Amino acid sequence: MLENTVGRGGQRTYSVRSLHGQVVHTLGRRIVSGQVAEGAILPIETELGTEFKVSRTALREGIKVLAAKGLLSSRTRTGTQVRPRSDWNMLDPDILAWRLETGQIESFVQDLYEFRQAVEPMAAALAADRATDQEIADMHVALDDMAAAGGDVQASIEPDLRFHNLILRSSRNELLASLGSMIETAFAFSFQLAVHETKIEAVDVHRAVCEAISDRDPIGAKAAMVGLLDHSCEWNNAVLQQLENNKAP
Amino acid sequence: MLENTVGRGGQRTYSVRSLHGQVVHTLGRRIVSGQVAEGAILPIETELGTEFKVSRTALREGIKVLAAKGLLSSRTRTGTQVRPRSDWNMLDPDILAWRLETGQIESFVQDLYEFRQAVEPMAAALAADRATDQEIADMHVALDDMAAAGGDVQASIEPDLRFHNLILRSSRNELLASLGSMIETAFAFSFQLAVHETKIEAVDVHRAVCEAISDRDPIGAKAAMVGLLDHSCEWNNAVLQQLENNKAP
DNA sequence: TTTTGCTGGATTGTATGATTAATAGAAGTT
DNA sequence: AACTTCTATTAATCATACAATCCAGCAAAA
Repeated sequence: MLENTVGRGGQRTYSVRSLHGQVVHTLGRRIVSGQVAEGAILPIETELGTEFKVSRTALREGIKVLAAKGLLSSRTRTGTQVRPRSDWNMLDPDILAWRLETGQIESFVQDLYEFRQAVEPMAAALAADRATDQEIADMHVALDDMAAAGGDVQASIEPDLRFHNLILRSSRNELLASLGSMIETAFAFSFQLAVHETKIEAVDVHRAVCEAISDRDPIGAKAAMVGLLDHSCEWNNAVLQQLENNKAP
Repeated sequence: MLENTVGRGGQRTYSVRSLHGQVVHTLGRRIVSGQVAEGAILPIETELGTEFKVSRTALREGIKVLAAKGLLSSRTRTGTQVRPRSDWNMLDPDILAWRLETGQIESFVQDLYEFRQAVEPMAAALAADRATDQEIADMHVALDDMAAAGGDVQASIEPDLRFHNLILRSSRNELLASLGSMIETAFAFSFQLAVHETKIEAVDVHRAVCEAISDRDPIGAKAAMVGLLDHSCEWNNAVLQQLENNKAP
């Protein structure tokens, strides 16, 4: 297993090489996984510092990062407290990744698909209006790369991700474009499944979206994207089910 | 003007009272506003520290917070650099607020409405399936409070925001629920407009959504929410236009 | 000329200890 | 019961020192 599987180079906002980065990573995972409960008060800084074997300086920098993501809040005399889950910025790329690494996969993946089902069809519709010719050409390239990957699911993931990111960016909406990291997390999940089956029809579903955007047809692009996500979700669930069955007996 | 207008108590992830919090605020605004360009290298820490009149420790904590939001990245020898805009986490509550405070309002508000148009109808549909009776009751209360506010637009904003937040949370999707802070920013914008006109039909549009959810009708709830947002967007644009006209002559 | 290797210096990263400021909670007062 | 005062605890801040990194520029080698 590689050192850095999740996200496969997906941009973290911290470096695991630095000490305070390690604090962010391990403490963040503990909180997101529920190992440290909401509302819990962390040990005082000196104590936590010795546990992590870092100075107070490095520890505090890590705590400030987690506070920036809504996970913690510090107050004099009271100490540092885990904020209620409803305050967490669930759309933060790091938190998404930690949830995937530690959380209950099923409910998280469901949340993820519902969200994508809300957001990507809109992005596709906007892209049909606003994508540049270059971007549309890039989409076709991504599609060709997917097709070229053929049966190799692992190889097809990269161009697949590239395709979805292109659509988000082509929407010319910076809020939608920021969701690229979320899509990446979703694909990291698929990557973890490590399935090697072919899914020939997947390319066709993608091509439908691409054609609608090429035709500058927002309605069609939106509908095609809904279909794509439905298809992808069903396939994911089927794989999960199969893994479940293999585990059971 | 109040000290703390934007978001009206909207939860920041940092405290402006602390020194490092001030660093986050002013430096964050500088970056988001473009006053410090993408790719620019900040002055070295000691220098920045003297400018902000804080120690290196406090400065670094601020920098780490901004790095956590995707705005900065630090490397030894190279210095601290403003990351490309495409890496910013545009859905971060603080960045949203800073954009509203400093940015080109029109394009930002357009982005915001497009995003809400993608996300809130889905949330309404899910809420129609999943909201508890208590939550539906709370929606009715929020609606009544809106109606009670009558012509006073400023007074109607709070229950309005409460209504939208209720729907997001009732969707039982933590990713959608996290968008509450985004909606809050959108309402902070309306609040800034400081208009005192009545908008009687607004309550009716909201009631349509509420009724559909009460009837456990996802399709209807979705459609009603689309209508609500269209209406709200049009009204906002009309107000903006009017302000523009008042400014011109 | 190109490549490789080395070294100095600039910048962030980390550590430590001391000091300050805020405040929760206890104790006392009205 | 409400209000004030005190005190101990904790985060917040500062100043300083040292370590690790890594770029640039130069030098040696091919």
